[in-house]
Formats: sequence, C-alpha cells, structure tokens
Amino acid sequence: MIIRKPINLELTQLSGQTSQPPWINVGDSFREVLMVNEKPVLFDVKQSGDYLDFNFTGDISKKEAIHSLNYIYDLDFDLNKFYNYLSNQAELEEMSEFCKGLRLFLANDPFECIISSICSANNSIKRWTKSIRDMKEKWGNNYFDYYYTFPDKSIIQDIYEDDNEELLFGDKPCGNNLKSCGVGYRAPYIKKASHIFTLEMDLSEISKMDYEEAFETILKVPGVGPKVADCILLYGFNFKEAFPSDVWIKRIVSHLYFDGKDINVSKVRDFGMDEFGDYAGYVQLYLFHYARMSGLMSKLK
DNA sequence: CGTCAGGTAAAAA
DNA sequence: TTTTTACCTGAC
Repeated sequence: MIIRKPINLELTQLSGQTSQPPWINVGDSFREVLMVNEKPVLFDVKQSGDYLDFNFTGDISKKEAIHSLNYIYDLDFDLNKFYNYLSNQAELEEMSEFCKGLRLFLANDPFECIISSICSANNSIKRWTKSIRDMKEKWGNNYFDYYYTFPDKSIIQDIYEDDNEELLFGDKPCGNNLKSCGVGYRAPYIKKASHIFTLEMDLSEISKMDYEEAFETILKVPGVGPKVADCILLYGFNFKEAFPSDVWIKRIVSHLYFDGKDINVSKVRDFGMDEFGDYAGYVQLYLFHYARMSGLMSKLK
C-alpha cells in the first residue's frame, strides 16, 4: 500500500534523529515492531518512487496503520512549502537540493526517545544506536520472532548500572546491566530519568505543555541539558519550534550567518528559534545534512 | 599505544 | 554569572 506523500525513506531512517535507532534493514525494506493502541504491529516500509510503500502485520485497521506512519514520518508536513521557504533565503537556498525528501523521524514511544537522546549526548550516532538496540534486545518485549519493543520506564529504573552493582546485588552473571550496553557514564542518568518518569513526571503532561514550559520541565531530568531537551521535544513530542544546537550546528550557523565568528551554543539556539520559528526543527535537520553531504562539514572542521 | 570527539554536571573562576 | 574540567567508549 502506498501513501502518496513524498519522502526519502533511507535518508530519513539513517539521519541519526534521536527518536529511535534506524529500523531493521531487510532487503529494500525497513522493519520494526511498534505498539499501536497497546497492540504489537510489525511494520514494513520501503521506497516506491517518491512515496512510501508499506505493509503491516497486527491486529489494527489499515486506517490506524496509516495514521501511525503519517505521524512517525511526519508525512503531513508540507515539504514543498518548506522548500519554497528555503529557496527564498540566500543562506539556505542550496539545502533542499542536498536533502530532498528528508523528513522528521518521530518517536512512536516518547520514553525511547528520551533515553536515546540522553545516550546521544557526547556520543556518536553509531554508538548510541547500538546501545538502544542492545537495551531493546536485553529487556524489551520480543514479537514476530526478531523484533523488540523498547523496555518500559519501570523496567529500566530497576536495571543494574554496571558489573559491580550486578555482582553485589544481583543473582545473575555479568552482562545484564546498563553499562554492558556501552552507555558509559550515562548509566546513572538513564536510571534516574527512568525513575523520574515512572514516579514523578507524566509523559502525557509534557505534550500538553507549551514549548517553553516543556523545555524547563525536561531540563530537570539528569543527563538532559539544552541540546538533549530540544532533541526530546522535537523528535519525541513533535515540537517543531525546537532548534537542537550542538557543536556542528554552531559551526554551520556561525559560517552561514556570522561570518565564521565563534559564538556560544546557547546564542545559536536563540538565533535559530528566533530566525526560523516553526521551521526551526526542520532547518536544524536540513542544516546538519546539508553540511554533511555538501562537503561543508569537512571544510569547517 | 596515545589522542580525539562530543553534551552534561559539577567545580572553579 | 560564565568558564573550565572530568566523564566512557569507540574510532583512528
């Protein structure tokens, strides 16, 4: 079945957005199990011309499946209107050429996005995605033979941090702890964050807040600074006005808008939100991949 | 083998 | 308030 809205699936899947790791690549498809209305559904998506071709297995209607995919791949976002916006600005006009069809890859499970985003801090895409995959396979639920959901917050909060803790308090051999997933010093942040979202902070409340309140709220979580908070709000909760600013976005923005002058990351965030408004999230996504694919990134390094 | 990258938290200025 | 430093791990 085809959804007639343009997307570049592979680019979107492999763009390192911290909603989740890429889905499992099988032949020319990407597959993953998602919980939809509390039922496990195996999705299979692939590129068909400019569009998304999909199949699914699970106890939901076709309408519900399309609704999920529309959200996750942000298919109702008007790319052509966005490209028109980009083409009207000297600094941005080249970007759509390099990333045509790139869309937000939004979280089906906001908690997975929170942990992914915490893991992504001071880390490489390759390493944090492997950590999340490891956590799914160790403690998530297994469906359709090879697929795993991300474990619930109430599970993660009780996982041992490292080998020492496991040896001291556990009754199982080593390897069943957070650090064994390669998360390094983020292990205590992950545990504390899981605890907070299990007992103190309601995820559904975050989506009801306005952007500023949600940002301040989520900043209180250990391991969540401004960059991670903006990733969580953008990829986990679809706050498109977020402009996650890291060292690369700083370099690119500084090159395009400030004549290469060194400016601090928090100024870059203010600039991006002010300059791009509701397009901030998309501009951030496109800036990063434009720089990556145009060769600008190696030039700035 | 050493060096480096990359956000956050905590210490220091 | 702003700036500096330590933190795990994998890539090189």
